[in-house]
Amino acid sequence: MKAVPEVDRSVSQTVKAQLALRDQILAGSLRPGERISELQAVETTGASRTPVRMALVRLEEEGLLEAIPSGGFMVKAFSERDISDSIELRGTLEGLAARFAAERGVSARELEPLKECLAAIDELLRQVPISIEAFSSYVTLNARFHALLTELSRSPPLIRQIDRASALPFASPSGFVMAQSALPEAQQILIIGQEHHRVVIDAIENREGARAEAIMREHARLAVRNLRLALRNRTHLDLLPALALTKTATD
Amino acid sequence: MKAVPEVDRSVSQTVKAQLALRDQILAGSLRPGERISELQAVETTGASRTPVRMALVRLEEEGLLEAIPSGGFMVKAFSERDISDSIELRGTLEGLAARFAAERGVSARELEPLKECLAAIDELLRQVPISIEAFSSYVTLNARFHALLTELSRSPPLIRQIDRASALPFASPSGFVMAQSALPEAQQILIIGQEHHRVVIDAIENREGARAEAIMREHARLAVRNLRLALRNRTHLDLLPALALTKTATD
DNA sequence: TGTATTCGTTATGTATACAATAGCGGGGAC
DNA sequence: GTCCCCGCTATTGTATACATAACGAATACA
Repeated sequence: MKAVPEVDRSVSQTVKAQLALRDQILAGSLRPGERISELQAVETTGASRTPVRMALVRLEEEGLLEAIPSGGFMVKAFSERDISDSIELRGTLEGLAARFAAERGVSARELEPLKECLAAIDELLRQVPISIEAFSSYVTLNARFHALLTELSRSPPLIRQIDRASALPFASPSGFVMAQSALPEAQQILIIGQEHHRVVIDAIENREGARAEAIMREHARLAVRNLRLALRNRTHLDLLPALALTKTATD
Repeated sequence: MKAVPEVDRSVSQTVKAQLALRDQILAGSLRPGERISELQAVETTGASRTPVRMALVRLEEEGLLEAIPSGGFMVKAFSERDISDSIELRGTLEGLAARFAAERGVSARELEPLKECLAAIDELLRQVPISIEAFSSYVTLNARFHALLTELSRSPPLIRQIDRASALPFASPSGFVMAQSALPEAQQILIIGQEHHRVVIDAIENREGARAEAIMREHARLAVRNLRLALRNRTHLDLLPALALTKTATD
């Protein structure tokens, strides 16, 4: 780094490169199927080749990249079924987390942040129709709710696995909720989702593991229906460029 | 590589280092909690520092290593609950795979290899009591059965996730079956396991998704009971050195 | 004109040199 | 005698140079 001496030393070059590349993929400036040039990545991230390569390996393990047999990496492409499977997969994992939380018991104090999330989302949903900005807040709050719920399982292996499953952006139900936010059905879907959130908290409080698990899986099925709906109405799908999906990805 | 000119060029140094390090961890020559010295890894693997570091990153993402905040990696340590959670987690994932297989339908031809596995295991179980060598074959066959079953889901994201969940050696039910192979209950457990295998094939054939899923989860719960049993009777636990677990790992 | 072979360029895989930081030990002072 | 500070050493993080393999283009031959 002689051309750009002012390097941010507070975060490692590897992490910096990883975040930068992930942003590029998620923002869509790197298209699915496209080969990633290390040299180009070096230029755009500002890190040197070694940390860039480390970041590429991490992103491959994360599932965003795919190794090319002859060498190098390409942005992974996903079929519609890959995405719906990922959503259902995540829901199944979250169902297990909810069951663990219910069976192992959580204190009222631990449920407090969940309920705050719930209330904040309720507040947002009072708007009719919901503005785009509110939808954006919803996505953040919803992600927070799911992360908190996952934590309640107190199971590091499970939390780890859910984190991995959530790395794929479309695995998150709210992603597609946002993608179709202008659809009239959207708000109704969000309200149903809130109902699910309420039920899962109640089930965990009452230590009903099976019910807690069932509702999270139902929640995921709602997200899958949501996805199908969004894909039928191609509108607003371009809000999430990374989701540009290929029909023939893995079939 | 001037000191050791005869390098095996058929496989990349990175992969070679990754396999070598994983073997060392699984064989127990690197103990849980122990810091991994890059320099030492360079000596034992024969690769240079760059591929070794790549391998370390991969193994961290795989879950066998843990990053140390101040730098470097250490072998991850697991608590008893971590292990039982991992088994249940894997069972849940395999349950989903079985359900997908049942719902999406598989041809009789695709079920053939599964049935062959089943028959081969039946053959082994006819021995009373089972020899250690037969147990070893059982572990291989059982792993094959589970891998084939996973494939039937035809869901790349799910298969990928199950592979990740299986990377931790103890997440595999058969690992602990073997660990306690000398226990009188062991053979009975294997026989029950076979019954599960039979039921899941039947459920998939008849396209009963819910039943297929339920039996795989039941199968995992059997493995958890199996684990508990093995841990009570500390005998033969040293057959799997990598399983040396720490009570305070993640609590 | 089409195909095959060869050469050149480019990009990846590997090795090593350099830099920076964290941990540890010794020495000094209170 | 104990505690703190300074310096050294060892190990990690980063950068770059080198080797090798793959892709493409151009030319020659059929």
